Amino acid sequence: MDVRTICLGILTRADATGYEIKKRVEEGGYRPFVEASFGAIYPALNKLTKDRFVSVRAEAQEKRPDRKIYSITEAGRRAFVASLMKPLTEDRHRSPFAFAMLFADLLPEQHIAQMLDAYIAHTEQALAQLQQADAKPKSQREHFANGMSQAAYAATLEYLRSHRLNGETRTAEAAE
Amino acid sequence: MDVRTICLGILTRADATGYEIKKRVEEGGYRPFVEASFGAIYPALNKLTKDRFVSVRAEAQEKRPDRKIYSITEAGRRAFVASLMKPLTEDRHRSPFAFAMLFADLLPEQHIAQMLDAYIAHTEQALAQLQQADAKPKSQREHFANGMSQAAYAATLEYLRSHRLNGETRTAEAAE
DNA sequence: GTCGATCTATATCGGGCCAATATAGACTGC
DNA sequence: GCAGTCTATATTGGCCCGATATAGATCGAC
Repeated sequence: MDVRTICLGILTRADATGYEIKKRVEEGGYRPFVEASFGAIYPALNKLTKDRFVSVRAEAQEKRPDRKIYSITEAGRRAFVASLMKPLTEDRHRSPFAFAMLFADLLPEQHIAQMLDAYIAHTEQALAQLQQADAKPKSQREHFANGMSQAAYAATLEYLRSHRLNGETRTAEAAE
Repeated sequence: MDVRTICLGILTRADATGYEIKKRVEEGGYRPFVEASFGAIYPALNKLTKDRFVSVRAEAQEKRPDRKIYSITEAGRRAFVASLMKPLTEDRHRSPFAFAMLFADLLPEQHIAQMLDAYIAHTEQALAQLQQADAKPKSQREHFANGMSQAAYAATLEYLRSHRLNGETRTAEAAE
């Protein structure tokens, strides 16, 4: 799922500037499955323009750089659908936290507890955001995708809460 | 969590060649939190050698290129622990599947059903592999990390099975 | 028994992407 | 009135993936 495809997908819903695309990736129903940085979006839009998959119109602004508003073309729509029809690449999950947990024996116990608390807090926050986003009326598709993420986050949280790998719990479990 | 750090972590457990590091990332208790390609591992090991964080000894082999066996140095151990003590970067989840689901309206219904089936099958397989890996005796840390992944996968599966976004279910849900 | 496939093992390259940085005016809160 | 954040574009360095190349070993199938 390269950034060009992500841009095309977002533009199938509405025209947007590069900046708006970035915002939609972060806030829309796309979180947390996709990400894209400015350093990827702007070159992607240039390439898409060259390939005639999007068109640009510049909106002049006083004392500011022009807003470049991108629209998807018919060729772009076809290319987008074609790329979704190709076998999808696998999901990727990367967790520096889980990796660090594997080396808990090399770290101070107190620091482990801190990392765990921070991770739990962060996951709670992400889940709350998803629930909040889901409260607004949405398309069935967005609800489906959002629910899938919520399910995974909720299960992770429950697991962490009941299996806290800190001093007290370790002692308690050993005593069972 | 860059590839240099991943290499250092694996080398804290045992000496290894670049090839063996790759295998351990794929098969060990590291799946599915981390990944690294050869194109990242070999340059990472060169840089680590230059920085004196690992040392190499070449094992000559007849009619084959030398096996280059890497060992972590004391400086390497210190650098590794230091990098785990720094605030960790956030987890990243990327799902081309979930992204594609958001554009279900642009795709043939039959193709959606296929993608869903493939995704479910794939997730089942990943979960089975984790369960199998967990059956062997492991350290408590590895068990903890493995369990966290299992929880997330299992919840995702359950969600997908009960919310299948295909024709029949959609009709059935609409009738409720 | 021999032929294709898979495994061990190294390495490079193009292209894609992230994080940081630069620029610059407008708006918001204190 | 000024600090911080927001809109908006863009570039750069460096990291990383996927594909590709090389090459002998081993192993199962037929």
